[in-house]
Amino acid sequence: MKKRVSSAKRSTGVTRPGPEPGYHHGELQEALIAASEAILAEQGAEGFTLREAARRAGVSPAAPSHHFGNAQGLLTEVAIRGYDALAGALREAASGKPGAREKLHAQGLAYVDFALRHPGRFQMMFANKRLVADDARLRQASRAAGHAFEIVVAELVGGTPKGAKTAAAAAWSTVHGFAKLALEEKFGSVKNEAGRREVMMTLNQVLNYLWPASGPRPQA
Amino acid sequence: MKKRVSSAKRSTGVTRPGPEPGYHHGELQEALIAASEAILAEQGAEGFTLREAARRAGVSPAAPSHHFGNAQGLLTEVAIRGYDALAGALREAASGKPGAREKLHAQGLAYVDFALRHPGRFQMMFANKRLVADDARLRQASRAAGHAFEIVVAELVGGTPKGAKTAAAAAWSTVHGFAKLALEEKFGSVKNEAGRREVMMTLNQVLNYLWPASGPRPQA
DNA sequence: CGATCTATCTGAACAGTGTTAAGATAGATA
DNA sequence: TATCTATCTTAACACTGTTCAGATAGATCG
Repeated sequence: MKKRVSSAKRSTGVTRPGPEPGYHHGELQEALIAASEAILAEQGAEGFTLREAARRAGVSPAAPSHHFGNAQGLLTEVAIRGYDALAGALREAASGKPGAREKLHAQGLAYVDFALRHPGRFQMMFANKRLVADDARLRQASRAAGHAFEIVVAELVGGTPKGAKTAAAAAWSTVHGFAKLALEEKFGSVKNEAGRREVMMTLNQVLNYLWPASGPRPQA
Repeated sequence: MKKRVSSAKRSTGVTRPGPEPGYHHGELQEALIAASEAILAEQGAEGFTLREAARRAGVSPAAPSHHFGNAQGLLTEVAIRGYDALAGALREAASGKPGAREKLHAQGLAYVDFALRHPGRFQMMFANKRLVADDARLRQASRAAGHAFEIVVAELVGGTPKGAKTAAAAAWSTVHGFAKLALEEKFGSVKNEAGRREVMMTLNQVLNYLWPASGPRPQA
């Protein structure tokens, strides 16, 4: 009696045109993660809903629970991948630069560039209340991203590990705060490419001010 | 036929024990704002709901719309007051300190202290998507808070206005990023007073690193 | 003083949300 | 071939924000 046409609408998902076989989806986890990232890219962090993700993956609203427990579980997986991507971008930015200061500058630019290009994902990565905050893999992924700054900064300050911790906290705080404020349009519009370019130039000045080419910064 | 006992339950609100007269509430705006701030203080930004605010004010869920349009309107008013409080805290922190560097340090500490003591309100102030982002009063209140840094920093860098803008952006970014990361527990727990104190000491080191007592910072 | 006017609030409804429980389905296993 | 088990659906629940017609009460005016 039940129509059971639901398998038909499964072909209208956002899932990439891969296998996507029979009834048992087979790749539902990946499909849900991909759908979630698509929503975050299109609508931002506030636009995400679990039902919409399920809709795009072509399954019922209850399906995700079996794989991720709840919405937090799914978003945690998305956040982990986000941290991995961010850490990769930071490593890549630093590699190839000659000195420690150049590495730090490149990392700072890469950090904010990541945030401005993937605002929804970035906001979600730092929305602890929407994630399983004590998830071990999430914590490690986050730590790895933060650690990218420590590595570069340790080279900059030739001091104790404690000094490196402080300097890394300073660097992370500055670029993170700049990214957050920029996303809230405190430095002008970042909706178009021109606005983003201007904001990135402001960031460049900030970095030059806080970590000048050499010696002291112009100061009273 | 309608019972009309609803006026009875109005006495069970969170509203301060002031007049709170007859049927027409008379101070519903203030009651809703106070209720919203209470929710933010107890449950954080994610815990706020318009219905709960109405519940605490002792009115129906539809009542707020008449005064604030929608939830964004109410939250915008809350955010404006938050910015005013923040700007006041920043001004007060700077006043009384002798030099520009001391003023900046005090402001930075006050900024993060505000964020850690009122996390829900702070998060909401910077959640543009939940506010009427282009509200004139909100924008001005936000600008005023950011301007507090410019005033102090202009005294620090004896240069052009453009240099002051850059230095203010740097200071704001650093303390804002530190506050955000601290609230997401990236520097350890901030749930109890001891954790917050430790985090504030880390902030102090960061400020000392970025704006050292005099001259250059220890650097390769 | 009494009638009308107007701002304020209620009641009820709507579409949408996350989550849960019970049952159907299909691939894997014995 | 029969059973087992992971996976997914259906249906329901308690919420949410918002809208609209109507009730209410304080203010205004004849």
